[in-house]
Amino acid sequence: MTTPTSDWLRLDQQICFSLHAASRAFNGVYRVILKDLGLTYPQYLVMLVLWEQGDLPVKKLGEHLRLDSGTLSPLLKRLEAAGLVRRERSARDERSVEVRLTEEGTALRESALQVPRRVAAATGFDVDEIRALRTRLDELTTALDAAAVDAAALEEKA
Amino acid sequence: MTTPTSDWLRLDQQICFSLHAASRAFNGVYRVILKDLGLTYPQYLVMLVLWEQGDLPVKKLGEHLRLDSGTLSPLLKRLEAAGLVRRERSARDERSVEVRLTEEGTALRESALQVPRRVAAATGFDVDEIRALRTRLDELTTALDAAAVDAAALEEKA
DNA sequence: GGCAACTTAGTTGTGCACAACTGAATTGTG
DNA sequence: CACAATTCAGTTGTGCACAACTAAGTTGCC
Repeated sequence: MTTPTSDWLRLDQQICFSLHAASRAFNGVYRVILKDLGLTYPQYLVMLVLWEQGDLPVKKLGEHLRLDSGTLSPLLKRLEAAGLVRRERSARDERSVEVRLTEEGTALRESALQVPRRVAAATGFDVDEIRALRTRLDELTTALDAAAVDAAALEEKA
Repeated sequence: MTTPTSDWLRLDQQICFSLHAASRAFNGVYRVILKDLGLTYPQYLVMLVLWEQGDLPVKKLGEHLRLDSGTLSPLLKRLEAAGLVRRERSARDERSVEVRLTEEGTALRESALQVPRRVAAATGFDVDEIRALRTRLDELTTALDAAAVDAAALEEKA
């Protein structure tokens, strides 16, 4: 009763497509909910980290979000232009740029407090279902990252 | 024992972040696996649909993938430049453009047959786990799409 | 002290996602 | 037939993701 090889390419059997579609659907919901805050979804993620961790160098921010400077630099510029953060060269290490919340950026947290509830409502899932799914996805990400690194290491040798 | 409101903004509690990270991790794995085929991941999805459904107008392609012409037009141009598809104005309806596989595009399917197995291996999940997760994600997407549409309808009235 | 190796942000270029728009073709209705 | 509404593909502009690279600063080792 194994699946024929020819069916392996069926779109509706590809986990990646479900994930891709779900990710984009989330993006759509956030786009609507975050419009009031004047944030895009990745910008919101950056603000979440800053609200939780306080001021951080770009490097640390990138580690929390798994994003590199190529993505963060322009994004942070836009947040700075919006008056939500300042970027200041660290005095101790001139290579490093410290991202600091402005008063306005700190204040925005109050408006953001309602966002998770509204998003959770949009999913129609209850708290336990969300937690279970989250755990599953995190396992998946760990496995995929490890596999990508292995593959990259294989390339290297070739 | 309810979660304090202040914790709702914790990054590690946000389902969206797990999903976003998982989606990007998948993208990384596909980038490596698909490099041999000369395809990006979204291009691969388009080819999957064409292999499964045969020639299709851009509109139908977009319905299968939930993508609009703004995304598909340039992507299809690149596939055409790579010699994998042709685009031809429909004779019956001159508004419509038929996307047809070339010989080369059809032939590429053989090389693609091994892709799902390699990806599945990278996840470390077995077939049942993948199926369960996929089902869950599809439910999520349906709920999120419905919520986004509702929100858009609310905007409309304001 | 001097210099190679490394670290950190930033830039450039490619590709995807999507909103808003354009222009051409078709359809529906009077 | 005429013409308004709709459909379809494509373009433009904005933003994100990421690879590859650059430039500046720091660290380690002699």
